[in-house]
Amino acid sequence: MNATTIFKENEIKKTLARTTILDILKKIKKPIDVGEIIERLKSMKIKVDRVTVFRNINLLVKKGLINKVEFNEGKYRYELASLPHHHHLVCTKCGSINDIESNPLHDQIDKLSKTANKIYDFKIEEHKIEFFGKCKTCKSK
Amino acid sequence: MNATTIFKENEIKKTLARTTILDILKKIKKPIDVGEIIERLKSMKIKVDRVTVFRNINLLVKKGLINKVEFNEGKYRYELASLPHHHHLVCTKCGSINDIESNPLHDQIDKLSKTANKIYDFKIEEHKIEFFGKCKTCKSK
DNA sequence: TTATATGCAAATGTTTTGCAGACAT
DNA sequence: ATGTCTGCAAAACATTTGCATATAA
Repeated sequence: MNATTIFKENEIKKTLARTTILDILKKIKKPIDVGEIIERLKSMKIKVDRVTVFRNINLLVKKGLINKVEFNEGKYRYELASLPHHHHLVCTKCGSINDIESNPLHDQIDKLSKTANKIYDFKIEEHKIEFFGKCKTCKSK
Repeated sequence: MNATTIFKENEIKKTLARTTILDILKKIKKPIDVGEIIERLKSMKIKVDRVTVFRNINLLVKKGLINKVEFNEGKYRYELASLPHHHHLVCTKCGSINDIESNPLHDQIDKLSKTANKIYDFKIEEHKIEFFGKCKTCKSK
């Protein structure tokens, strides 16, 4: 789906900043922070204020187009919401992030959701699972 | 185990601030942020600077006595490390936090760790699992 | 006594807010 | 034309650092 349609459907105006930010997230396919979004805008020679980036990502999160994630860094990262459901392998040494599917895990999570509902009377709507450890490169050092 | 022994074993000095912060976390048994720690110190008429609280929690984290957790709030929360292994049910409406055990989940996580190791050559050392949804009270509103 | 802990002030990093002017529709 | 978007300046938070003084062992 192209940007024009996406923005029209979500009733937000199409602007260069907005389109480019979404494009960057579409290309990178990994959770990146605002600093990295700005760097990429810069290298594309597109001048956008830091505040505008924040306002746009917040809007995109609200519209459900992107997701906000945290990896114990004291800041947020953002990634496209339309990516297939997955979790992350975060290297605690070099900071590299890899995606991992985990369908078997989700069968258990479904069961757990039912348990939570029964025992705690809590309705699970979302879950966040991140793994931390050492990536291929850092493991062998 | 009492504070004196804990601090001695970890080779850190026993101070009022340190002892009280650990006591607060022992009592509350839920992840709380630095703001709440300070409020509790205040209501106990114990005057401790915000910076001292940060320095102490960082030390306690480093010593493995407490754990740092995140719930998409843009800040950290801390809880006693000696609590039995568990995950959290975070209400996205009122912010209440409940613990949930999940032993069946961990069997799957063990399997997943092996898979990650094999396929991605990634060594999982830690994992973070949080559930978000609506608690009993908020569900019915 | 001596290394460590604390308080205060100041700095850093991330994210938000207010407001006037610019732009998309 | 009008409501929305943007840039700039300034503020709000969470967290950290430097340094002189105070305190635990």
